[in-house]
Amino acid sequence: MFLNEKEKSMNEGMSLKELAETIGVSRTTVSRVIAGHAQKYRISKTMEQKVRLAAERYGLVRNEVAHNLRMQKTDTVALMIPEVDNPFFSHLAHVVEHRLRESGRMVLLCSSSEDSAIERQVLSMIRGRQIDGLLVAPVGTESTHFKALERSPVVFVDRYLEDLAIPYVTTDNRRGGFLGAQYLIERGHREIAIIQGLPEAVSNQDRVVGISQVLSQLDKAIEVVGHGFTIENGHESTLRLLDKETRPTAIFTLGNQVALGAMQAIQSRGLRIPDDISLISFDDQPYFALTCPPLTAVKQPIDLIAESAVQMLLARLESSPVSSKRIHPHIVERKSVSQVS
Amino acid sequence: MFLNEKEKSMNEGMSLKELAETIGVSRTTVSRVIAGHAQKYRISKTMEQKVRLAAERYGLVRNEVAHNLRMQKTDTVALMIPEVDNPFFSHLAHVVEHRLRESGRMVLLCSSSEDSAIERQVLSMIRGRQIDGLLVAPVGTESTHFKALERSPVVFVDRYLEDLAIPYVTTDNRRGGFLGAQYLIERGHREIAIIQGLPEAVSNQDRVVGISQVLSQLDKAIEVVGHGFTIENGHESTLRLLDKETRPTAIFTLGNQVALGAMQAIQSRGLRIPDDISLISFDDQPYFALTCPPLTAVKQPIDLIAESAVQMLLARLESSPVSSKRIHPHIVERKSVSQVS
DNA sequence: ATGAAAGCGCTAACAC
DNA sequence: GTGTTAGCGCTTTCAT
Repeated sequence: MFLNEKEKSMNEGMSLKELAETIGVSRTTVSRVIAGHAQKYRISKTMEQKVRLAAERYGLVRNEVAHNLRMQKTDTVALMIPEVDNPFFSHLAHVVEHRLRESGRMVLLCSSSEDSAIERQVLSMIRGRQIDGLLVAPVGTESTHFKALERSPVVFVDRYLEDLAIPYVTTDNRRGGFLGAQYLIERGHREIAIIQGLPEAVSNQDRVVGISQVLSQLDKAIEVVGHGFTIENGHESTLRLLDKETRPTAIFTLGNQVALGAMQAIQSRGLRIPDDISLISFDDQPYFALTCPPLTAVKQPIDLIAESAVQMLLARLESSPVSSKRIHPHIVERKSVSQVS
Repeated sequence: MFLNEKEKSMNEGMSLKELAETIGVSRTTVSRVIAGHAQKYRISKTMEQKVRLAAERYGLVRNEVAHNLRMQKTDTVALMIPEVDNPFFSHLAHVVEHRLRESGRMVLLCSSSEDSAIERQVLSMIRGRQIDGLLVAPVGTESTHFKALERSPVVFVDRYLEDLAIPYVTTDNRRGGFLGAQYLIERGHREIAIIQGLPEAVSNQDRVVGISQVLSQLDKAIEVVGHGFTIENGHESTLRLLDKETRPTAIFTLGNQVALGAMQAIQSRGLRIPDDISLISFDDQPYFALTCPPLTAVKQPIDLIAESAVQMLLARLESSPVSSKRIHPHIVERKSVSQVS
């Protein structure tokens, strides 16, 4: 597009090659001036001006594809996340896009839809595109299709695969799980149900592990139900929990969307939070402050995670060494958990 | 990355060129087989099998950049939206990414940050990248920098510039504004304040126009305040409204984030919705059902908008004619608006 | 049925 | 200081 119209005639964009021909100078010279290598190649001030003026006047637009082919790089980074429309990931994408644009790069948005097969498919789609780097929240725990990327500029974000030599930045999910469970225990809850996100996601697994560390002290078996970081899962799993003969006194949802579904379900049964049942969720979101009641949550510092991930990727692009990071979450206390006597 | 490592030795990806050399066949033949042109060029079954097997065995990965340069297309579409982390746009991005991937294309994610200067800058970044098409929600009403794209595969989504021959798909914002205002009027409200999003966004302007059509029947001057589709704007504008000597009986926010800020502000003043003040918002979101109280809103059919936009873009990519669409919004009634006697 | 060669638009090593 | 030329990896016309 843009340059390929037959009617490109007038005002719009001229390639470097065309510009060179138009002003009767070699492509080389134009290329050098445009690339800012005028000094380096001792282009005369006169020539430099001439080229710059013409570039301005004719609206020079370098063909980046040709540039990329020649340079063996694309100034493009792929961001692969499970679902763009989960506030956690959309915020992540937001920060990533901003930071990468600041560094002159663009972002190829890829969604795996929490599906390992799609993840592999997308991975193969981007391989040939010569992207400079990859930020990815891997779907599952299967590492084979990432194995080949160990020496490439790849950074795992939010989720990771520990058996690979690929750096990652993530919430300290175990700690988050621990904090949440502890919070409930301290308030007297003993019948606690966990509605997890995707069982195969490492982030989810770590949260469960953290929770177990606390709850295993009780003699109760820990009840973990659900499947998926979705509203639907939150809704259905909650209904199922509420229909049991002995209802839990508290539910711990492991994702922001799950919490939403859980609230819907609880309300639909005419129960009140926290009087009838308490609710705490992993992954705080702004609107948690406005729900009925405001939701207590384990907050992940998304900005920090995103910024770190980008920094790490930029470092890897310069072959600087980086080390993985686990960022501490903390509890944002609101009004959805009651004291049990 | 991927192919450029010095240690590419073993398992990973071979270019078409390398594969050809490896099995002692011309690049031409490999290219033909891979592109699925074996029939067309009467490649023998034997040869075709040989190439396919080798491709499988050595993990052929075509260099898409070279391919793109040669083919003058990139199977890439840019999506330019104001902010990725506004649920409206993240959902839009979600749908767009899915549909375009189904069509074998990838999405370059661009954010304008509601800033016309950034929009122009990003536009120039993508020009040279030879993208096949562009989906964009333009920031303002200034059309000059889009003028040159009139003959290109561009589709405006959510927002548009009517003076350009570029098709668009958007909510019928006037109607949405009309419906919302009417809803308030019918419930007896006369002191209505509008907290708008970005004044320069067409979507916002249309909403205000629709509202005016209703409110101008009253002899009141319409009060429109605020600036920006943000939580902050909602918060601050609301505080300002609440501090006036005569408080409005209802607030109509023109964006989902604005509504969030408004609720925060109202709660922080110890007022209750809808007893002390009513609230209705443009752009319904799932969590509106769970706030305290559940929020009545003008719902935009985002899926439909996104799908239509993609369809239109795909049509334009095949030079099929398309015509702009305004999709009807409707009110989702919940509990945030009271009856005034 | 297959391959040689040209060319997409760019950069850079190597002339001059 | 500037230009010539080769080549990035691919597709395709033209030759055989």
